[in-house]
Amino acid sequence: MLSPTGDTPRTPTRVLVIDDEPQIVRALVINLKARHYAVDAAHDGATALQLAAARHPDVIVLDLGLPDMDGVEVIKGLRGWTRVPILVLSARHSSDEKVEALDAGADDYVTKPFGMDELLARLRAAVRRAEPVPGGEDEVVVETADFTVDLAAKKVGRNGKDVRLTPTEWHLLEVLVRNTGRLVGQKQLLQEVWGPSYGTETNYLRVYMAQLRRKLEADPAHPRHFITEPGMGYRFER
Amino acid sequence: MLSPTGDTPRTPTRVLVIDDEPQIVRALVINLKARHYAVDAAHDGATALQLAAARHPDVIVLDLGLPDMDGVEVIKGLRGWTRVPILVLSARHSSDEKVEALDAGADDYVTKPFGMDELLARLRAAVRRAEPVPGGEDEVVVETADFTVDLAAKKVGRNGKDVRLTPTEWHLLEVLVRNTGRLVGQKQLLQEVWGPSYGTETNYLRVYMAQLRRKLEADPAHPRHFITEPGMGYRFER
DNA sequence: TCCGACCGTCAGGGTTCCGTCAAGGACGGG
DNA sequence: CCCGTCCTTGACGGAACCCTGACGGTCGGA
Repeated sequence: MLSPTGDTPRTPTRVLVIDDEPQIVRALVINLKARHYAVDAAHDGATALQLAAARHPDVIVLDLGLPDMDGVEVIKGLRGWTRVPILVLSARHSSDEKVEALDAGADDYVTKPFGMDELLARLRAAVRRAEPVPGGEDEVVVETADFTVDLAAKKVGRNGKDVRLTPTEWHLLEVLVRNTGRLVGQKQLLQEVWGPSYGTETNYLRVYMAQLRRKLEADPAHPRHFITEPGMGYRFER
Repeated sequence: MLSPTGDTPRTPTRVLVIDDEPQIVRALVINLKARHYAVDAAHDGATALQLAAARHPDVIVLDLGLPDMDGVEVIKGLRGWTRVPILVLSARHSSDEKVEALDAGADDYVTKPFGMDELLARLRAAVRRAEPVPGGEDEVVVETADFTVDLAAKKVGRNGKDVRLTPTEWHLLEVLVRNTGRLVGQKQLLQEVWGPSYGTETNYLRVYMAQLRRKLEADPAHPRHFITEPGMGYRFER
């Protein structure tokens, strides 16, 4: 079928594991890394939200029983700004708990103790769903007169050579390119790239927009593709 | 893969239930209809595939134990042409079965006997995931003989070229266009653009209406689209 | 005809916003 | 432990934008 585990992935799928029980985390991390996932782990809700914003995982495994905050609150906190798949783990078998978590925005609910094979299969299903349509309407490669952006491979080319971008530069570029032609407000840009707690630090945008332009624009002083709309935000045009 | 045929925004979610046990089907149909889903039912795999193609459901509930064909084959048959969410029902608790079904393309796996509340919650989750992004490609474009306004992209075009608007100009235009054909009072205009504490500063309106007309009207001295209603307010006509 | 109310136009000044540069700190690899 | 990369932060000049006041024009009523 479609890349279950074994094949060589372009970029490894990033998983964020949130659980306060060390042995569960260890088991998950070992199994995930063996299958070439990139794994981050957090043992409380606050760290989890922070890590999610910082690392932008492709899927999240969340234990509802956290020491610092209610698991449902973590779900809501994430859903406020991202649609990343969330797979909930819980010792509670109660139907109400499941309904609450799912309606808060979770994608799946697995009760402990769980079979590792099943969990991994559900994880694959969640990731697969979130993938862009392979041959479909979504354009994966965007070309301009000056450079090329491959959203799937996370690569940028210019004059036949690869351009090296830092993680933050790439995130910023990705958000802009995914909204080609549309104006993206500075607040939205900040929240999507730096996390939901940002919104006024427009100097970040100024610095990183300058770096993108320096690396990609033919004439960085007179940008043709990364256009500033004063007081509102930025717009990518190809 | 939503709304394959042209339909109106508020259509009920269409569910296709595939199960050979009449009592299960009945229970599902009753519960779903009570929640305003539109339900189709099939008792075997062949009928199911046919119905899925004919009715384009928004979500499918599939029992793996069918009389005529293996449930996994049904999943593969569906996945050959659609990404519609598939929620699998099964009496088998075996981990292998789950993994096989999920890797074949199922979105979720519920073992019988199941709680109706949980099933409905998982169904909601599956449907929600498939929804297009909320702020997405609405393509709200208003055209006049002289210019074009794209509300979603915050873009204004004239003679094929983009017109640059300042934040205040854009905001004013937005309010007027959202009330196309209707008179918008000066007080309302001031409050929506400048904030609730404004209401008498009509000179602001005069200045910014003039700028909009200069940028968008073919003959700013004799406006055709931004019409003044003396003593009352302004009106946008396309 | 005079007058007042209302609107359109223009230009200057204060303020906000943006691009640029550089320095300092956090982090990870050698 | 050092070094390179990346992110953050502050400062500053210049550009863009918003507010403001003044003037002239039109229209209707006294």
